[in-house]
Amino acid sequence: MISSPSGASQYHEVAARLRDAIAAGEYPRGGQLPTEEKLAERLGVHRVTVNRALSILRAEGLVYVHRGKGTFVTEIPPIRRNAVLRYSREARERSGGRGAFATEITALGRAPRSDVTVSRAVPPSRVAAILGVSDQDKSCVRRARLMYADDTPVQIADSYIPLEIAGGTAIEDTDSGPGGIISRFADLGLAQARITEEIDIRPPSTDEAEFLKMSPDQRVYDVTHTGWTANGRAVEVCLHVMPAHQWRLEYEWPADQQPS
Amino acid sequence: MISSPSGASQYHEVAARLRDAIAAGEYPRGGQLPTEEKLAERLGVHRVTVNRALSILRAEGLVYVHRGKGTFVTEIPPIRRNAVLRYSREARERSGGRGAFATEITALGRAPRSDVTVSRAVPPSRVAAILGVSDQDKSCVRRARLMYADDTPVQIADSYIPLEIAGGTAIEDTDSGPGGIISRFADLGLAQARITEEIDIRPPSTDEAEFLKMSPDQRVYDVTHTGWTANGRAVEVCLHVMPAHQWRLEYEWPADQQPS
DNA sequence: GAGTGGTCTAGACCACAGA
DNA sequence: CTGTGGTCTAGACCACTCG
Repeated sequence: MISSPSGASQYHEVAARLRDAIAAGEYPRGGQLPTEEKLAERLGVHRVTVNRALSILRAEGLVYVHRGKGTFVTEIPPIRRNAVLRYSREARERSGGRGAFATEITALGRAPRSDVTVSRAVPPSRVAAILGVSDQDKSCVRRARLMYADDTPVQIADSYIPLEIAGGTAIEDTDSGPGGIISRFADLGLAQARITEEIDIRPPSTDEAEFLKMSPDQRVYDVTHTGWTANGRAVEVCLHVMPAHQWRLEYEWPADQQPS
Repeated sequence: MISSPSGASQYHEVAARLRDAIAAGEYPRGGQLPTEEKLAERLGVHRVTVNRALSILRAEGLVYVHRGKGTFVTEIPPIRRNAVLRYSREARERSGGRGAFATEITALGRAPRSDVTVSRAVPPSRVAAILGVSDQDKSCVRRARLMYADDTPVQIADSYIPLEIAGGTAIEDTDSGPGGIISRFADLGLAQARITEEIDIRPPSTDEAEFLKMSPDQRVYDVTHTGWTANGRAVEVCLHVMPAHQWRLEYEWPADQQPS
């Protein structure tokens, strides 16, 4: 590592080199990288420098480490989440009630799985504010979903619905029935007419990192999804948390849509 | 730093502590943190460990460093980009032709500025594929914008329009005229009927990092925006690059929109 | 036990800011 | 010139995997 052409630090240089080598196919997808010791020797730097470079590529989701075994190139292409199709009636019918998530995962040739836990819960204050309910009491039905692709955890999705709406209805059943809970809102005369989503990027919380098997240096998409009735009442807030390197988000809409 | 309750490494522990202290207002927005030496002494760790912890908070955009001066808490709230409103006719009229970006920045009490460079250029191959043009020739008009809020660089936006459409039209003028270039497409009988956006997260390229004043450990939103006519022709692709910690993305759409 | 990666301390040197 | 943060090397120790 004699030259440092771009002026960047050595560990960024090493990271860039390895990134390029992976992109060039020099280390195949799923394949193992040389040990840090070997890389250090080959590049003429200390092992700690290589380790720091690899920690960058790890944070980008380009490689992962099996501790005690070695460092490997990530092989999985990103999951595409089309937010609009997810919630369209046509897609619900086309998918035969399997749900948007199952469609997304199946599209990649992987097997979807999803665990649902329904409870009555205290909503996060941000959610309570949107729904106009108390954030002190168990004022919501919470549908907590943990989602997998081929047994790899890929998403956490927590839906909150005011107890006043969902209490005692089919929304409290684990199996949300044909067409998903969207259809249950329609059954209750509270059809969702408009959807909003807010997207943030942040590091995972400790719990999230554990479930999603992420390092604290990686990032998650934090999507706040809200369903509104035609007269502007928020009836459902869903918080989606997804590893940023695992997903690609897609949106589409008519160009001259009027804000409502 | 005797206790390591969560099992995480010391530098992650230190990062978490400082993150909490900042959230608690112990270090006010815009204020300076103690020196690394002081923090190291106070926490009973080596300065290098504190430095590594701070590099995490830097990557998150929570603090920034003036080299030689010290480390400071970031004071700026995220810029909200509502993708749908941006391109609605109503918003164009309401903003009096100032454009969506100016509206977003003004909403935060900051002063927008934008430099436009128009040229004929070779599009990136991904863009060429969407537009159905050659990626060998200068087959596109490129409108490259560099955008600032109070002289802070906040976005790079490169629009590509097939030369066949834009060549010799008002789209090649630096001043895109009333209603922006969206209105120029309508003038040409190629009104955009549908918009799609794809969102990715990645580290900045060297050039992007330099212009946006980012560290290589930070992340950008990479938004591929495409405008389609009613009969499904892609007439414009715009690549937006924004520091992820500086922006929040918002979308909204009617719940039962038919995919087109 | 040998091999892997993850981390910490220690000491050093550098670049930059400001008096 | 001093004080700030950024990085590198060096050596050490730990946790985990696998034979």
